[in-house]
Amino acid sequence: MKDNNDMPGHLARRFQQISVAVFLAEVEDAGFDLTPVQYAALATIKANPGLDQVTLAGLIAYDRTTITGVIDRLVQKGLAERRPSSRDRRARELEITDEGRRTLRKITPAVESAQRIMLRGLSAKEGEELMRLLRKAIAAGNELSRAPLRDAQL
Amino acid sequence: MKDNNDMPGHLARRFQQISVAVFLAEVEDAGFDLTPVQYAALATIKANPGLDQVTLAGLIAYDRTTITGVIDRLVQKGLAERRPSSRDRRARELEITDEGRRTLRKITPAVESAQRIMLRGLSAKEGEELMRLLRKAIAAGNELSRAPLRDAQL
DNA sequence: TACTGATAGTCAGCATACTGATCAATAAGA
DNA sequence: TCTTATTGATCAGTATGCTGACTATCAGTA
Repeated sequence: MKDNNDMPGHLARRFQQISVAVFLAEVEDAGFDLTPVQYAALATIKANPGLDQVTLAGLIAYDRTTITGVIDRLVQKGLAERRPSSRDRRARELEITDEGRRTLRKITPAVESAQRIMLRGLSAKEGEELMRLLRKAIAAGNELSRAPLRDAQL
Repeated sequence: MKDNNDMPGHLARRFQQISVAVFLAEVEDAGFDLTPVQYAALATIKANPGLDQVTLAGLIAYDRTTITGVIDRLVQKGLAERRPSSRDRRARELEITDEGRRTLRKITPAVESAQRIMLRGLSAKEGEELMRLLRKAIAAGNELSRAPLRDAQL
């Protein structure tokens, strides 16, 4: 009988479960209310001002139908803006607000602390190796999910 | 600027995303309709007949509020049964049905195939190392999520 | 230019996950 | 034994994620 602990899928789920819990706890301790998904979206909007939702989805490997709700909540919190694109009337251009910029800046230490805590059982070398192996497995499986990672077309 | 690819949390999410997609695709190809979560729950019920929902949750590290819905769906599909415990009138005892047993048996090749596909970018040695590091990181962070892994109290 | 196919965004519906609350029942203590 | 704390299960509410469908728009082509 194969144990759960021999199933990469089970280990993936568990590691992700812990990493989300750690992220939320650190961010809340810092006095903010932002999910990992919202953080990644906001940071990516800041790094790519004016990008549309499909491009954003590709850059962080979210499904496009998930993005809609995430942006809704960022807009509702006053951290991002969504406005119609002038070049393509189907598309919406995304911008970070000053409030969003402030939040990102203040929240960064908590986010970095969370990344350390997730790996606290591993040595520095092991942590690097884990990330390398995850990147490699992810690269090989990129096209297998509905929401693969995509470079921006600029 | 720290890249997403340097964030273990982001890599965890992405690996989990791919592993769920692979699992569902393999299982559907085999002609079944069972999620990773439902599979883990069903296999654990089979291995521990008559266990209650809290024990099940602990064995696979699910939140107890999530288990309710998962069992609902297993029962609705005729794969498991939920009946009041004779020893503790608060608790429900879980049993796998014959249909559930049959499903588990027939679905196993697809599940194992899925585990291989998730790691297809890695050598056998790298796959082992990835699982070892995940297990180690998970063990250190076990208590950090609301749904830690727990041994059965038997 | 009219048609066809592809694309951006949204929506309904379903399945995890979590927070925090509630209810019933049990266990532990004074 | 009476009281109190704890526990098993569920529920309401919220946030990912996905499938599949739909509208509006755009792009390529006959």
